[in-house]
Amino acid sequence: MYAVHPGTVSPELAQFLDLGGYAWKPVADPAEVTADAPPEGWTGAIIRLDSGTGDGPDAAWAVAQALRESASTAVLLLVRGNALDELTMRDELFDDFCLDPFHPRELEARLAHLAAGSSGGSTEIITYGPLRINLDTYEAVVDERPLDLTYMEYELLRFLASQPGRVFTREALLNQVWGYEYYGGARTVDVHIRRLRAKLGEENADLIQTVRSVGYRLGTYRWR
Amino acid sequence: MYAVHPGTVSPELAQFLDLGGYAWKPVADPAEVTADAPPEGWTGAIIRLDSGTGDGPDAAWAVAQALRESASTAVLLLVRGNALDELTMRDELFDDFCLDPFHPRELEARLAHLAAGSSGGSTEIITYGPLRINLDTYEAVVDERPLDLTYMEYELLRFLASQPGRVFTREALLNQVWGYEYYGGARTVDVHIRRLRAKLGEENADLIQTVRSVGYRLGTYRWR
DNA sequence: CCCAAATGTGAACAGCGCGTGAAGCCGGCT
DNA sequence: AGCCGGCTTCACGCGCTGTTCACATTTGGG
Repeated sequence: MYAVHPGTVSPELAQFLDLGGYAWKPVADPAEVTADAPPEGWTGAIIRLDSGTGDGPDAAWAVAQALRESASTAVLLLVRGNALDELTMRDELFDDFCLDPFHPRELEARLAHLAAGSSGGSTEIITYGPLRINLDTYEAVVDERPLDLTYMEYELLRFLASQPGRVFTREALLNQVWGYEYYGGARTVDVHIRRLRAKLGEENADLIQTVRSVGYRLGTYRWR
Repeated sequence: MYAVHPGTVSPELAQFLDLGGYAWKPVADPAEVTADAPPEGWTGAIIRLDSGTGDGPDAAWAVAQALRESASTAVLLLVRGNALDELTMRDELFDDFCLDPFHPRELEARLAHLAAGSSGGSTEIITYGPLRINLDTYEAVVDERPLDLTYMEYELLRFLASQPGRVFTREALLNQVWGYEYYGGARTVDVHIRRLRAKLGEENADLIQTVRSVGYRLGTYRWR
Protein backbone atom coordinates (compact mmCIF):
# COMPACT_ATOMS: atom_id res chain seq x y z
CA MET A 1 0.00 0.00 0.00
CA TYR A 2 1.53 3.27 -1.18
CA ALA A 3 0.92 6.61 0.47
CA VAL A 4 0.25 9.35 -2.05
CA HIS A 5 0.41 13.05 -1.30
CA PRO A 6 -1.30 15.44 -1.76
CA GLY A 7 -4.78 14.17 -1.11
CA THR A 8 -6.03 15.34 -4.45
CA VAL A 9 -4.22 13.04 -6.84
CA SER A 10 -3.73 14.09 -10.42
CA PRO A 11 -5.59 12.03 -13.01
CA GLU A 12 -2.37 10.92 -14.67
CA LEU A 13 -0.91 9.59 -11.47
CA ALA A 14 -4.13 7.91 -10.44
CA GLN A 15 -4.38 6.25 -13.82
CA PHE A 16 -0.78 5.10 -13.66
CA LEU A 17 -1.20 3.60 -10.22
CA ASP A 18 -4.46 1.86 -11.02
CA LEU A 19 -3.29 0.47 -14.33
CA GLY A 20 -0.06 -0.70 -12.79
CA GLY A 21 -1.91 -2.59 -10.09
CA TYR A 22 -0.50 -0.55 -7.23
CA ALA A 23 -2.53 -0.36 -4.06
CA TRP A 24 -2.52 3.21 -2.84
CA LYS A 25 -4.20 5.63 -0.52
CA PRO A 26 -4.14 9.42 -0.52
CA VAL A 27 -2.52 11.10 2.45
CA ALA A 28 -3.34 14.74 3.00
CA ASP A 29 -1.22 15.65 5.99
CA PRO A 30 1.35 14.21 8.43
CA ALA A 31 -1.35 13.18 10.89
CA GLU A 32 -2.84 10.78 8.39
CA VAL A 33 0.52 9.08 7.93
CA THR A 34 0.06 7.27 11.19
CA ALA A 35 -3.72 7.41 11.37
CA ASP A 36 -4.39 5.84 7.98
CA ALA A 37 -1.40 3.55 7.95
CA PRO A 38 -2.29 0.02 6.88
CA PRO A 39 -1.54 -2.74 9.38
CA GLU A 40 1.45 -3.99 7.42
CA GLY A 41 2.86 -0.51 7.07
CA TRP A 42 3.40 1.59 3.98
CA THR A 43 5.08 -0.08 1.04
CA GLY A 44 6.31 3.28 -0.08
CA ALA A 45 5.26 6.84 -0.70
CA ILE A 46 4.81 9.07 -3.72
CA ILE A 47 4.82 12.74 -2.92
CA ARG A 48 4.26 15.46 -5.44
CA LEU A 49 6.33 18.50 -4.72
CA ASP A 50 4.41 21.32 -6.31
CA SER A 51 5.28 24.80 -5.28
CA GLY A 52 2.30 26.29 -7.07
CA THR A 53 -0.76 24.62 -5.65
CA GLY A 54 -2.31 23.44 -2.43
CA ASP A 55 -0.56 23.96 0.86
CA GLY A 56 2.74 24.49 -0.88
CA PRO A 57 5.91 22.48 -0.54
CA ASP A 58 6.08 22.71 3.22
CA ALA A 59 3.17 20.34 3.64
CA ALA A 60 4.80 17.89 1.26
CA TRP A 61 8.05 17.97 3.20
CA ALA A 62 6.19 17.50 6.45
CA VAL A 63 4.53 14.38 5.10
CA ALA A 64 7.83 13.09 3.80
CA GLN A 65 9.46 13.63 7.16
CA ALA A 66 6.65 11.88 8.95
CA LEU A 67 6.96 8.90 6.64
CA ARG A 68 10.72 8.67 6.95
CA GLU A 69 10.87 9.11 10.67
CA SER A 70 7.88 7.17 11.87
CA ALA A 71 8.04 4.14 9.66
CA SER A 72 11.23 4.56 7.60
CA THR A 73 9.13 4.38 4.48
CA ALA A 74 10.78 4.78 1.11
CA VAL A 75 9.82 8.19 -0.27
CA LEU A 76 9.72 9.09 -3.95
CA LEU A 77 9.17 12.68 -4.96
CA LEU A 78 7.44 13.91 -8.07
CA VAL A 79 8.94 17.27 -8.92
CA ARG A 80 8.48 19.65 -11.79
CA GLY A 81 11.68 20.68 -13.49
CA ASN A 82 11.61 24.18 -12.06
CA ALA A 83 11.34 22.87 -8.52
CA LEU A 84 14.59 20.92 -8.56
CA ASP A 85 16.19 23.52 -6.33
CA GLU A 86 13.81 22.51 -3.56
CA LEU A 87 15.69 19.25 -3.28
CA THR A 88 18.99 20.67 -2.19
CA MET A 89 19.77 20.42 1.49
CA ARG A 90 16.84 18.09 2.02
CA ASP A 91 18.48 14.91 0.87
CA GLU A 92 17.62 13.09 4.05
CA LEU A 93 13.88 13.45 3.49
CA PHE A 94 13.55 11.38 0.32
CA ASP A 95 15.08 8.34 -1.34
CA ASP A 96 14.45 9.09 -5.00
CA PHE A 97 12.67 11.56 -7.24
CA CYS A 98 11.15 11.62 -10.70
CA LEU A 99 10.56 14.54 -12.99
CA ASP A 100 6.93 15.50 -13.51
CA PRO A 101 5.29 15.01 -15.95
CA PHE A 102 6.65 11.52 -15.73
CA HIS A 103 7.22 8.65 -18.10
CA PRO A 104 5.17 5.77 -16.79
CA ARG A 105 7.94 3.29 -17.42
CA GLU A 106 10.47 5.43 -15.63
CA LEU A 107 8.26 5.83 -12.60
CA GLU A 108 7.57 2.12 -12.64
CA ALA A 109 11.27 1.36 -12.72
CA ARG A 110 11.93 3.73 -9.85
CA LEU A 111 9.23 2.22 -7.70
CA ALA A 112 10.58 -1.23 -8.43
CA HIS A 113 14.07 -0.11 -7.53
CA LEU A 114 12.88 1.39 -4.28
CA ALA A 115 10.99 -1.77 -3.46
CA ALA A 116 14.15 -3.77 -4.03
CA GLY A 117 15.51 -1.86 -1.10
CA SER A 118 18.87 -1.14 -2.61
CA SER A 119 18.59 2.55 -1.97
CA GLY A 120 21.31 4.24 0.00
CA GLY A 121 19.26 4.92 3.08
CA SER A 122 18.63 2.05 5.46
CA THR A 123 20.56 -0.95 4.24
CA GLU A 124 20.61 -4.20 6.10
CA ILE A 125 23.87 -5.35 4.59
CA ILE A 126 27.12 -3.47 4.87
CA THR A 127 29.58 -4.24 2.11
CA TYR A 128 33.10 -3.00 1.95
CA GLY A 129 35.58 -4.61 -0.37
CA PRO A 130 35.68 -8.35 0.28
CA LEU A 131 33.77 -7.80 3.50
CA ARG A 132 30.04 -8.26 3.92
CA ILE A 133 28.10 -7.85 7.14
CA ASN A 134 24.48 -8.89 7.42
CA LEU A 135 22.91 -6.82 10.16
CA ASP A 136 19.85 -9.02 10.39
CA THR A 137 21.46 -12.40 10.76
CA TYR A 138 24.59 -11.18 12.59
CA GLU A 139 26.73 -12.87 9.99
CA ALA A 140 29.91 -11.59 8.46
CA VAL A 141 31.71 -12.99 5.46
CA VAL A 142 34.97 -12.09 3.83
CA ASP A 143 35.86 -13.39 0.37
CA GLU A 144 32.66 -15.44 0.54
CA ARG A 145 34.08 -17.18 3.58
CA PRO A 146 31.93 -16.93 6.70
CA LEU A 147 33.55 -15.50 9.80
CA ASP A 148 32.94 -17.06 13.17
CA LEU A 149 32.92 -13.93 15.27
CA THR A 150 32.13 -13.51 18.91
CA TYR A 151 29.69 -10.85 20.03
CA MET A 152 32.23 -8.15 20.77
CA GLU A 153 34.21 -8.90 17.64
CA TYR A 154 31.08 -8.58 15.55
CA GLU A 155 29.99 -5.34 17.18
CA LEU A 156 33.44 -3.87 16.78
CA LEU A 157 33.68 -4.86 13.13
CA ARG A 158 30.20 -3.59 12.43
CA PHE A 159 30.95 -0.25 13.99
CA LEU A 160 34.18 0.16 12.09
CA ALA A 161 32.44 -0.78 8.86
CA SER A 162 29.61 1.64 9.49
CA GLN A 163 31.93 4.46 8.52
CA PRO A 164 34.74 2.98 6.45
CA GLY A 165 37.94 4.93 6.40
CA ARG A 166 37.16 6.96 9.44
CA VAL A 167 39.62 6.68 12.28
CA PHE A 168 38.25 5.91 15.72
CA THR A 169 40.24 6.42 18.86
CA ARG A 170 40.24 3.68 21.45
CA GLU A 171 38.16 5.83 23.71
CA ALA A 172 35.62 6.39 20.97
CA LEU A 173 35.42 2.67 20.35
CA LEU A 174 35.05 1.92 24.03
CA ASN A 175 32.26 4.45 24.29
CA GLN A 176 30.41 3.52 21.13
CA VAL A 177 30.88 -0.24 21.06
CA TRP A 178 31.32 -1.21 24.68
CA GLY A 179 29.08 1.46 26.14
CA TYR A 180 29.38 4.84 27.74
CA GLU A 181 29.61 3.57 31.26
CA TYR A 182 32.46 1.24 30.48
CA TYR A 183 35.62 1.86 32.40
CA GLY A 184 38.56 -0.29 31.57
CA GLY A 185 41.89 -0.39 29.94
CA ALA A 186 42.11 0.90 26.42
CA ARG A 187 44.35 -1.97 25.47
CA THR A 188 41.31 -4.20 25.43
CA VAL A 189 40.54 -2.74 22.03
CA ASP A 190 43.92 -3.87 20.74
CA VAL A 191 43.27 -7.45 21.62
CA HIS A 192 39.93 -7.50 19.85
CA ILE A 193 41.47 -5.86 16.82
CA ARG A 194 44.11 -8.55 16.81
CA ARG A 195 41.53 -11.33 16.91
CA LEU A 196 39.56 -9.69 14.17
CA ARG A 197 42.63 -9.47 11.98
CA ALA A 198 43.43 -13.08 12.67
CA LYS A 199 39.96 -14.19 11.71
CA LEU A 200 39.95 -12.00 8.62
CA GLY A 201 42.87 -14.05 7.42
CA GLU A 202 46.33 -13.01 6.41
CA GLU A 203 45.07 -11.70 3.09
CA ASN A 204 42.60 -9.25 4.53
CA ALA A 205 44.22 -8.54 7.86
CA ASP A 206 45.18 -5.09 6.60
CA LEU A 207 41.54 -4.23 6.16
CA ILE A 208 41.81 -2.91 9.69
CA GLN A 209 44.58 -0.36 9.78
CA THR A 210 46.42 1.07 12.73
CA VAL A 211 46.88 4.82 12.87
CA ARG A 212 49.67 5.21 15.31
CA SER A 213 48.94 7.35 18.36
CA VAL A 214 45.35 7.77 17.20
CA GLY A 215 43.36 4.59 16.78
CA TYR A 216 42.05 2.21 14.17
CA ARG A 217 40.11 2.38 10.96
CA LEU A 218 38.68 0.09 8.32
CA GLY A 219 41.15 0.69 5.53
CA THR A 220 40.62 2.71 2.42
CA TYR A 221 42.94 2.86 -0.51
CA ARG A 222 45.85 0.86 0.73
CA TRP A 223 44.51 -2.64 0.27
CA ARG A 224 45.35 -4.38 -2.97
CA MET B 1 36.70 11.90 -8.73
CA TYR B 2 33.92 10.23 -10.64
CA ALA B 3 34.34 7.09 -12.70
CA VAL B 4 32.65 7.32 -16.08
CA HIS B 5 31.88 4.36 -18.31
CA PRO B 6 32.25 3.65 -21.17
CA GLY B 7 35.69 4.96 -21.94
CA THR B 8 34.39 6.96 -24.87
CA VAL B 9 32.32 9.64 -23.19
CA SER B 10 29.61 11.37 -25.13
CA PRO B 11 30.20 15.07 -25.79
CA GLU B 12 27.09 16.06 -23.85
CA LEU B 13 28.17 14.19 -20.75
CA ALA B 14 31.73 15.45 -20.96
CA GLN B 15 30.48 19.00 -21.30
CA PHE B 16 28.12 18.60 -18.39
CA LEU B 17 30.84 17.21 -16.15
CA ASP B 18 33.40 19.81 -17.10
CA LEU B 19 31.04 22.75 -16.80
CA GLY B 20 29.76 21.46 -13.49
CA GLY B 21 33.25 21.29 -12.07
CA TYR B 22 33.19 17.53 -11.57
CA ALA B 23 36.50 15.74 -11.57
CA TRP B 24 36.10 12.58 -13.60
CA LYS B 25 38.03 9.88 -15.32
CA PRO B 26 36.89 7.41 -18.00
CA VAL B 27 36.84 3.77 -17.04
CA ALA B 28 36.75 1.28 -19.86
CA ASP B 29 36.54 -2.06 -18.07
CA PRO B 30 36.35 -3.56 -14.57
CA ALA B 31 40.10 -3.92 -14.36
CA GLU B 32 40.53 -0.18 -14.52
CA VAL B 33 38.19 0.30 -11.59
CA THR B 34 40.93 -0.73 -9.22
CA ALA B 35 43.88 0.10 -11.42
CA ASP B 36 42.94 3.70 -12.08
CA ALA B 37 41.26 4.36 -8.76
CA PRO B 38 42.35 7.64 -7.19
CA PRO B 39 44.00 7.40 -3.80
CA GLU B 40 40.99 8.74 -1.96
CA GLY B 41 38.64 6.39 -3.81
CA TRP B 42 35.89 7.11 -6.28
CA THR B 43 33.41 9.79 -5.35
CA GLY B 44 30.81 8.10 -7.50
CA ALA B 45 30.26 6.55 -10.89
CA ILE B 46 28.26 7.39 -13.98
CA ILE B 47 27.66 4.47 -16.26
CA ARG B 48 25.88 4.66 -19.57
CA LEU B 49 23.80 1.62 -20.24
CA ASP B 50 23.54 1.47 -24.00
CA SER B 51 22.37 -1.74 -25.53
CA GLY B 52 23.19 -0.62 -29.05
CA THR B 53 26.85 0.21 -29.14
CA GLY B 54 30.24 -0.85 -27.90
CA ASP B 55 30.65 -3.93 -25.81
CA GLY B 56 26.97 -3.93 -25.00
CA PRO B 57 25.35 -3.76 -21.59
CA ASP B 58 27.30 -6.63 -20.11
CA ALA B 59 30.48 -4.59 -19.91
CA ALA B 60 28.58 -1.78 -18.21
CA TRP B 61 27.13 -4.12 -15.63
CA ALA B 62 30.53 -5.63 -15.00
CA VAL B 63 31.97 -2.20 -14.29
CA ALA B 64 29.06 -1.38 -12.03
CA GLN B 65 29.54 -4.56 -10.09
CA ALA B 66 33.24 -3.93 -9.70
CA LEU B 67 32.57 -0.45 -8.37
CA ARG B 68 29.91 -1.57 -5.94
CA GLU B 69 31.80 -4.53 -4.60
CA SER B 70 35.35 -3.30 -4.47
CA ALA B 71 34.86 0.18 -3.12
CA SER B 72 31.14 0.50 -2.37
CA THR B 73 30.97 3.39 -4.78
CA ALA B 74 27.65 5.03 -5.53
CA VAL B 75 26.62 4.09 -9.07
CA LEU B 76 24.33 6.15 -11.28
CA LEU B 77 23.14 4.72 -14.58
CA LEU B 78 22.37 6.64 -17.72
CA VAL B 79 19.76 4.67 -19.62
CA ARG B 80 17.84 5.31 -22.77
CA GLY B 81 14.13 4.98 -22.41
CA ASN B 82 13.94 1.74 -24.35
CA ALA B 83 16.54 0.14 -22.12
CA LEU B 84 14.57 0.50 -18.90
CA ASP B 85 13.85 -3.21 -18.91
CA GLU B 86 17.55 -3.86 -18.39
CA LEU B 87 17.21 -2.49 -14.89
CA THR B 88 14.87 -5.12 -13.56
CA MET B 89 16.41 -7.75 -11.36
CA ARG B 90 19.64 -5.83 -11.19
CA ASP B 91 18.67 -3.43 -8.45
CA GLU B 92 21.66 -4.30 -6.36
CA LEU B 93 24.12 -3.07 -8.98
CA PHE B 94 23.15 0.59 -9.00
CA ASP B 95 21.89 3.27 -6.66
CA ASP B 96 20.08 5.56 -9.05
CA PHE B 97 19.47 6.07 -12.75
CA CYS B 98 18.69 8.92 -15.07
CA LEU B 99 17.02 8.84 -18.45
CA ASP B 100 19.23 9.64 -21.39
CA PRO B 101 19.26 12.17 -22.98
CA PHE B 102 19.34 13.85 -19.62
CA HIS B 103 18.42 17.22 -18.24
CA PRO B 104 21.60 18.71 -16.78
CA ARG B 105 19.78 19.96 -13.72
CA GLU B 106 18.21 16.59 -13.07
CA LEU B 107 21.53 14.79 -13.35
CA GLU B 108 23.10 17.40 -11.13
CA ALA B 109 20.39 16.90 -8.53
CA ARG B 110 20.81 13.13 -8.64
CA LEU B 111 24.56 13.34 -8.20
CA ALA B 112 24.11 15.70 -5.29
CA HIS B 113 21.58 13.37 -3.72
CA LEU B 114 23.88 10.41 -4.11
CA ALA B 115 26.77 12.31 -2.61
CA ALA B 116 24.64 13.35 0.34
CA GLY B 117 23.46 9.83 0.93
CA SER B 118 26.73 7.96 0.59
CA SER B 119 28.74 10.08 2.98
CA GLY B 120 27.29 9.01 6.25
CA GLY B 121 29.18 11.28 8.57
CA SER B 122 30.22 14.87 8.22
CA THR B 123 33.59 14.46 6.57
CA GLU B 124 35.70 17.50 7.15
CA ILE B 125 38.32 18.06 4.51
CA ILE B 126 40.84 20.85 4.44
CA THR B 127 41.84 21.79 0.91
CA TYR B 128 44.63 24.12 -0.01
CA GLY B 129 46.13 24.11 -3.47
CA PRO B 130 47.24 20.59 -4.33
CA LEU B 131 46.93 19.63 -0.68
CA ARG B 132 43.98 17.85 0.85
CA ILE B 133 43.66 16.72 4.44
CA ASN B 134 40.85 14.45 5.56
CA LEU B 135 40.29 15.01 9.26
CA ASP B 136 38.16 11.90 9.67
CA THR B 137 40.42 9.36 8.06
CA TYR B 138 43.68 11.03 9.03
CA GLU B 139 44.74 10.91 5.42
CA ALA B 140 46.57 13.59 3.53
CA VAL B 141 47.08 13.70 -0.21
CA VAL B 142 49.01 16.08 -2.42
CA ASP B 143 48.52 16.03 -6.18
CA GLU B 144 46.26 12.99 -5.67
CA ARG B 145 49.22 11.20 -4.15
CA PRO B 146 48.73 9.89 -0.60
CA LEU B 147 51.19 11.05 2.01
CA ASP B 148 52.45 8.58 4.58
CA LEU B 149 52.73 10.92 7.51
CA THR B 150 53.57 10.16 11.10
CA TYR B 151 51.41 11.46 13.91
CA MET B 152 53.37 14.63 14.60
CA GLU B 153 53.87 15.36 10.92
CA TYR B 154 50.15 15.08 10.35
CA GLU B 155 49.25 17.23 13.32
CA LEU B 156 51.75 19.88 12.31
CA LEU B 157 50.55 19.95 8.71
CA ARG B 158 46.95 20.05 9.80
CA PHE B 159 47.60 22.98 12.08
CA LEU B 160 49.46 24.92 9.44
CA ALA B 161 46.71 24.20 6.93
CA SER B 162 44.02 25.29 9.35
CA GLN B 163 45.10 28.88 8.78
CA PRO B 164 46.85 29.03 5.42
CA GLY B 165 49.17 31.92 4.86
CA ARG B 166 49.49 32.78 8.50
CA VAL B 167 52.97 32.66 9.96
CA PHE B 168 53.49 30.71 13.15
CA THR B 169 56.54 31.10 15.33
CA ARG B 170 58.25 27.97 16.58
CA GLU B 171 57.03 28.71 20.06
CA ALA B 172 53.48 29.04 18.84
CA LEU B 173 53.73 25.72 17.03
CA LEU B 174 55.23 24.03 20.07
CA ASN B 175 52.40 25.35 22.20
CA GLN B 176 49.56 24.63 19.81
CA VAL B 177 50.69 21.37 18.25
CA TRP B 178 52.90 19.80 20.88
CA GLY B 179 51.08 21.14 23.91
CA TYR B 180 51.40 23.93 26.37
CA GLU B 181 53.43 21.99 28.87
CA TYR B 182 56.00 20.96 26.33
CA TYR B 183 59.60 21.75 27.18
CA GLY B 184 62.08 21.12 24.45
CA GLY B 185 64.28 22.68 21.89
CA ALA B 186 62.69 24.82 19.23
CA ARG B 187 64.78 23.11 16.59
CA THR B 188 62.48 20.12 16.84
CA VAL B 189 60.05 22.07 14.71
CA ASP B 190 62.64 22.50 12.00
CA VAL B 191 63.19 18.80 11.69
CA HIS B 192 59.50 18.08 11.31
CA ILE B 193 59.18 20.82 8.74
CA ARG B 194 62.02 19.27 6.83
CA ARG B 195 60.41 15.82 6.84
CA LEU B 196 57.13 17.32 5.76
CA ARG B 197 58.78 19.08 2.85
CA ALA B 198 60.53 15.89 1.85
CA LYS B 199 57.30 13.92 1.86
CA LEU B 200 55.45 16.66 -0.01
CA GLY B 201 57.89 16.08 -2.84
CA GLU B 202 60.23 18.41 -4.59
CA GLU B 203 57.37 19.99 -6.51
CA ASN B 204 55.36 21.02 -3.49
CA ALA B 205 58.13 21.44 -0.95
CA ASP B 206 57.63 25.20 -1.15
CA LEU B 207 54.09 24.80 0.14
CA ILE B 208 55.69 25.28 3.54
CA GLN B 209 57.65 28.48 3.50
CA THR B 210 60.26 29.77 5.89
CA VAL B 211 59.93 33.30 7.18
CA ARG B 212 63.35 34.09 8.42
CA SER B 213 63.66 35.08 12.07
CA VAL B 214 59.93 34.47 12.52
CA GLY B 215 58.72 30.98 11.74
CA TYR B 216 56.85 28.99 9.13
CA ARG B 217 53.67 29.27 7.15
CA LEU B 218 51.69 27.21 4.64
CA GLY B 219 51.58 28.64 1.15
CA THR B 220 51.40 32.18 -0.12
CA TYR B 221 49.17 34.39 -2.18
CA ARG B 222 49.93 32.19 -5.17
CA TRP B 223 47.26 29.72 -4.12
CA ARG B 224 43.92 30.34 -2.57
C1' DC C 1 83.68 40.64 1.33
C1' DC C 2 83.39 38.74 5.81
C1' DC C 3 80.96 37.47 9.84
C1' DA C 4 77.28 35.95 12.64
C1' DA C 5 72.81 34.47 13.13
C1' DA C 6 69.44 31.46 11.33
C1' DT C 7 68.10 27.54 8.94
C1' DG C 8 68.82 23.05 6.32
C1' DT C 9 70.84 18.36 6.66
C1' DG C 10 72.26 13.85 8.21
C1' DA C 11 72.53 10.65 11.70
C1' DA C 12 72.19 8.63 16.27
C1' DC C 13 69.85 7.86 20.55
C1' DA C 14 66.04 6.88 23.55
C1' DG C 15 61.25 6.56 24.67
C1' DC C 16 56.85 4.92 23.66
C1' DG C 17 53.20 2.77 21.22
C1' DC C 18 51.62 -1.40 19.56
C1' DG C 19 51.71 -6.39 18.52
C1' DT C 20 52.07 -10.69 20.83
C1' DG C 21 51.64 -14.51 23.95
C1' DA C 22 49.76 -15.93 28.04
C1' DA C 23 47.49 -15.70 32.26
C1' DG C 24 43.26 -14.13 35.16
C1' DC C 25 38.30 -13.57 35.53
C1' DC C 26 33.45 -14.23 34.89
C1' DG C 27 29.15 -16.24 33.32
C1' DG C 28 26.85 -20.08 31.13
C1' DC C 29 26.36 -24.85 30.14
C1' DT C 30 26.56 -29.87 30.94
C1' DA D 1 30.92 -28.48 41.01
C1' DG D 2 33.72 -28.53 37.06
C1' DC D 3 34.60 -27.29 32.49
C1' DC D 4 34.64 -23.99 28.71
C1' DG D 5 34.23 -20.08 25.77
C1' DG D 6 34.82 -15.28 25.82
C1' DC D 7 36.30 -10.84 27.69
C1' DT D 8 39.88 -8.47 30.16
C1' DT D 9 44.41 -7.59 31.85
C1' DC D 10 49.38 -7.99 32.25
C1' DA D 11 54.30 -8.33 30.83
C1' DC D 12 57.64 -8.30 27.33
C1' DG D 13 60.00 -7.04 23.16
C1' DC D 14 60.42 -4.90 18.76
C1' DG D 15 60.19 -1.21 15.67
C1' DC D 16 58.66 3.19 14.76
C1' DT D 17 59.08 7.96 15.89
C1' DG D 18 60.27 12.08 18.28
C1' DT D 19 64.13 14.46 19.93
C1' DT D 20 68.66 16.02 19.99
C1' DC D 21 73.21 17.16 18.39
C1' DA D 22 76.97 18.28 15.17
C1' DC D 23 77.86 20.05 10.92
C1' DA D 24 76.80 22.23 6.35
C1' DT D 25 74.50 25.89 4.03
C1' DT D 26 72.05 30.05 3.44
C1' DT D 27 70.78 34.70 4.58
C1' DG D 28 71.34 39.42 5.75
C1' DG D 29 74.00 43.19 7.59
C1' DG D 30 78.14 45.93 8.38
